Amino acid sequence: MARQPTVSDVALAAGVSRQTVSNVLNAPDIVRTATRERVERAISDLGYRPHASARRLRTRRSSTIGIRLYPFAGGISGAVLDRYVHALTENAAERGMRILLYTARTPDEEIEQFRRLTDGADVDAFVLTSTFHGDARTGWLLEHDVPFATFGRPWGDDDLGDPQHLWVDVDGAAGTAAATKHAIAAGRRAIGFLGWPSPSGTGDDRARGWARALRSHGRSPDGLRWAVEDDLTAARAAMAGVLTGGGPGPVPDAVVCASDSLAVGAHLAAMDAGVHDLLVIGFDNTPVSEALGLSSVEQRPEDVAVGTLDLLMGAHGTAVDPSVPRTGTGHVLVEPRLIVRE
Amino acid sequence: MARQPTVSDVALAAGVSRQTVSNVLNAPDIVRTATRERVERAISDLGYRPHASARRLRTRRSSTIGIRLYPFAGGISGAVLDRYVHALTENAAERGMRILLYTARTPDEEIEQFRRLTDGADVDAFVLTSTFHGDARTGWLLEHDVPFATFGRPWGDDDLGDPQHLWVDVDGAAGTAAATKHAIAAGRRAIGFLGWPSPSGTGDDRARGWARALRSHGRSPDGLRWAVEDDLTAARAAMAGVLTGGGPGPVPDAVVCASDSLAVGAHLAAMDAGVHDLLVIGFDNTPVSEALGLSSVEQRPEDVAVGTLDLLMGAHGTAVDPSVPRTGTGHVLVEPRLIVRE
DNA sequence: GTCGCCTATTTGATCGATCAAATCAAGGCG
DNA sequence: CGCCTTGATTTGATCGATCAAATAGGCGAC
Repeated sequence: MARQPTVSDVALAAGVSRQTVSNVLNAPDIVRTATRERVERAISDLGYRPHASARRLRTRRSSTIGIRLYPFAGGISGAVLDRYVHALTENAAERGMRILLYTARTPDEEIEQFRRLTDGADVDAFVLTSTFHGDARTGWLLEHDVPFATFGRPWGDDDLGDPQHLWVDVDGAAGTAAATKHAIAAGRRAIGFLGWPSPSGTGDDRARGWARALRSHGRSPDGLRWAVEDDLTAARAAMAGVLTGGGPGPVPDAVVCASDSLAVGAHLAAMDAGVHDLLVIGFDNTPVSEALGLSSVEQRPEDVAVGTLDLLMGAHGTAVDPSVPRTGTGHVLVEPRLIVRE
Repeated sequence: MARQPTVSDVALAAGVSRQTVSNVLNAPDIVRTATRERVERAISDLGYRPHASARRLRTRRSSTIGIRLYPFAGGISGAVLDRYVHALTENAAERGMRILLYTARTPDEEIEQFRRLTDGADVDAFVLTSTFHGDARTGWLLEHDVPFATFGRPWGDDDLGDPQHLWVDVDGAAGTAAATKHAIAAGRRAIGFLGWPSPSGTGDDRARGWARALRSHGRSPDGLRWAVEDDLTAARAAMAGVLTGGGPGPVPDAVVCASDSLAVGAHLAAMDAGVHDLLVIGFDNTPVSEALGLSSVEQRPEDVAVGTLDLLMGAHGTAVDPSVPRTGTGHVLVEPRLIVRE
């Protein structure tokens, strides 16, 4: 038989109707055991596999999640997203879902992609990975009843509690707090924080964790916080000044950083200055920090991926069904983990 | 109207039949201009978009290409593949194709995925990214008439000329030759090569480029070639011995490497040994070499992606159609580019 | 005038599955 | 015995598009 077998072929072989075959696949519990076993044998004998497009046409569901692939930034931090996408693909497959990629250069272009993919019933839901304040994309998706979840909190506080907006995020403050405590335990006396300029939702959160950890040990964070754009060279230059005592504040013997880019910059600045015992802790645990033997806070992209799917499909769901009322808080906060090196 | 408009709605609005609407979309040249314009107006008035699954069911084509996402290796070299996947997604979108991800832990698991995705008419073709000698996957795909292309030459020579097997690859020898010539031009006298143990298709190819460049300048490669597994620590250890003069050969003042992992290892070994003028050139131009300011051979993943689609769909094709006879040689060899830093 | 030919358009069938409603069989109970 | 309920299975319609074949209309040739 050249043609792939269909439900009808299976039905014929098993001596039942099409619908019963369909039931064996989609609602096995309503089929009598004897019948079900007969159908299952026919399925495996014929090597039958459901035709995904036909099913999608009828059910108006695609079992597919769309995710945007960002242009290669040329930098370091893409690695977290790549791990996330991989974990998402793997876990989605276990639940019978697939991941479809798309690209866009601007938010408007992305909304245009939303249109294309939802109108064609190509995807059931979207995962957004970099949301920002006043993001038009989440508005569009809510308005058109398209399920979605974001990796990253909606930092506009109005949306934070909105149970309609599902989000997963990493508890950045907990991560930097753990890093800071590690530095304290290692006997460091002046523990600084190298972060990004305020306001930055993620960046300020990470700074808070560091400050809180210091205070809870009776220390003051004053004068030990520096901010530069997320760029290796900028970080290197800024830390060069700090380490040679050129700045107003004290000279640190440890630096907790908001990203691995900054950490590598700090590390190189220390090398430049001949300082060999500066404890540098990065964030994201990218290959670069691994290569240089720097400790780093690991975001656990795998756990974030599982959390994302739990939100979209329910903890044990196997489909994205917007009509099922949501249970739980509508968000997941993943505890990061400090990877200690050297 | 809550429901998305269909061809029938458009047909009604434009006063034509369903099929004419379909023709406007798929074969505009056979529709009279006046009619076409009327239909096009109705399409945009109603905001009609074709239902992808319905079309796929009927045409038995999905306009989708499957690509495997590899488990996060924890290393450095994943970056090239990530850039490649991104470029593939972007270029595929321009041709009306989509990229679907899947994962697998073993070749057998991957073949199982081939089955699932082709039987369900989920994908039209596959792109394989890491082929090896005697790969069962290509055999399965050929046997089942599933179109595919590989990023990477089939190193088993029997397949190299087989026009059935489409492949794109980067001319690694040209890349290492360019790196070697750069070192010669920079006045280096003892230019070594740090690569992987033989036999390795890709690795031996890269070594050849280095040796050839040296010989064409009247120099001998003897005693300047070292081989370790693709691992930073192993490279660092190996080069430590070489740089301190502990080895049998001469001490190099430049090292061309088969990968950025090796290059970073060599660079760190030089730092350890207090050697500050060792010229290290990597391969893959990953964020790590960028961060450390090392020169590196860039694989041009974007060009590789374009080449892949050209092979699968024809230079200007917009669909994967196995019935169209193949033109050209069936493979593309991309010339890499040396990125010079510092 | 009408026959054939070409082009533009329409009609009916079909792709492979699921939905909704109908049918059938087996008990339970007054 | 007859009626109702429950559970298992079947039947006919449908999702939205394209394919293949049929039809209508215009034009030139005989």
